[in-house]
Amino acid sequence: MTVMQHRRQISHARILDAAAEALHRSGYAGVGVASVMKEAGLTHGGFYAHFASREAMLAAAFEHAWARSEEAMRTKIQTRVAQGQRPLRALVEEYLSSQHAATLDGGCPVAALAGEMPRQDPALRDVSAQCMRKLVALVGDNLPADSPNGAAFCVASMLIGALQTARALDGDERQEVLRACRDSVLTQYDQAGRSA
Amino acid sequence: MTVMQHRRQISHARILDAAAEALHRSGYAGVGVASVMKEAGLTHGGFYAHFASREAMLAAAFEHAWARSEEAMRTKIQTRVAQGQRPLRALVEEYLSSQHAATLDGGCPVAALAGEMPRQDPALRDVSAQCMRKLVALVGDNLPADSPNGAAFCVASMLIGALQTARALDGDERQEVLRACRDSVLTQYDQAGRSA
DNA sequence: TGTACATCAGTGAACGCGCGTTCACTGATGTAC
DNA sequence: TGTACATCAGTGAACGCGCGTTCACTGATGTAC
Repeated sequence: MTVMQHRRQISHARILDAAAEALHRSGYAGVGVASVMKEAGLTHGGFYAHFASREAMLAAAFEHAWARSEEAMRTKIQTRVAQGQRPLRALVEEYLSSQHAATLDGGCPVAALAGEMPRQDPALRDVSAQCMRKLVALVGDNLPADSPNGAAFCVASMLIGALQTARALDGDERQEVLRACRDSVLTQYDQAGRSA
Repeated sequence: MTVMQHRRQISHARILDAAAEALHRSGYAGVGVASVMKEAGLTHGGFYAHFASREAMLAAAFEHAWARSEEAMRTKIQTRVAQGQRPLRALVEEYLSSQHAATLDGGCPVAALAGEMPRQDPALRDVSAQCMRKLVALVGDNLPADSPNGAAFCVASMLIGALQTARALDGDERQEVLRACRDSVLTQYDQAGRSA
């Protein structure tokens, strides 16, 4: 690879990182071409050498954000499982941790953006929906094998709703939401098949 | 009341209605002063005779949207209860109905905007959080009397998450999310105290 | 009751600003001979 | 190896546009006498 191609790749990655962070922090509407380029250490004029449009960047940034989030999540789950936790408990305690709720410019992009997905243009909505399905699949991978049909949808919905509800509130209320929702999911689904 | 005062009230109500609808359809960021005034049949210049700022309108519009939504929800629940349904089932079947999921410019504003609440300015965030608490209270009012602590938080989170997840998906997937989440909530909470 | 003035809801032009996008240009890197 | 030209990532000014907000004005309504 030539030096120029290498530099291009670095710039592209920086733009994607900046866009993914802005997406978390400000939502779809809050991601501006100029601010992303500035955050990436470039001037805004060069943007269209990297993406066809702002919307194309948003789609790529969402997938990038999801990929980073999923990798981090799976690693944390593996660590907990290696320590003897069951997979669903590991997922739920990570996803509904105080730390995840307190992080506004990082964490799961699906939870941060789910409510805005239906309002996006078709291409961006499709990418978003695909990431939503990937979150459901991640949940499914960590459910007990004999969970009922639709359990992954339920648990994913609960995780998204609980994180948003917690983030909309403060202090004790926030902690109470997280605790109650963790308990609720684990009570209902971590014991699946126990009595079977 | 004079004719002028009456006309002013009508205009004010029209602006609030238009803003509430725009809030649902486009999120906080998508509500513009000009478009709201046009929707209300007025010119944008007169806006500041009704609200101190765009943000003040958003706060008032959120409360207005919630009040309308809550009233509609309580009425529908009452109808179902009068027909013999238990309150929680009535709430869940209304909230997680296909119709509620299909309506983008109406329905519960808390579910539509929960994910964006943490990003708003303090005053608007406070109003939003207050409406979030009112949704939790509405859920609490329809839970069995001996539900565990935090049950209202859990069910409210589930309703919000399920509606958003359903709306982010289409067709069969959407219906499956709604069905699975309705069943999940009712299995866990509608039978509370049954074995006690 | 009639007239003259005050009030006030709403109008429409204007403001400064930041947006997404375009484009002529720069200067470093790559390539052909 | 050295030179001349081509390529290309990035720069920075400019565009048309819509935003939130301001303000002088209009014309209907209200009030004082």
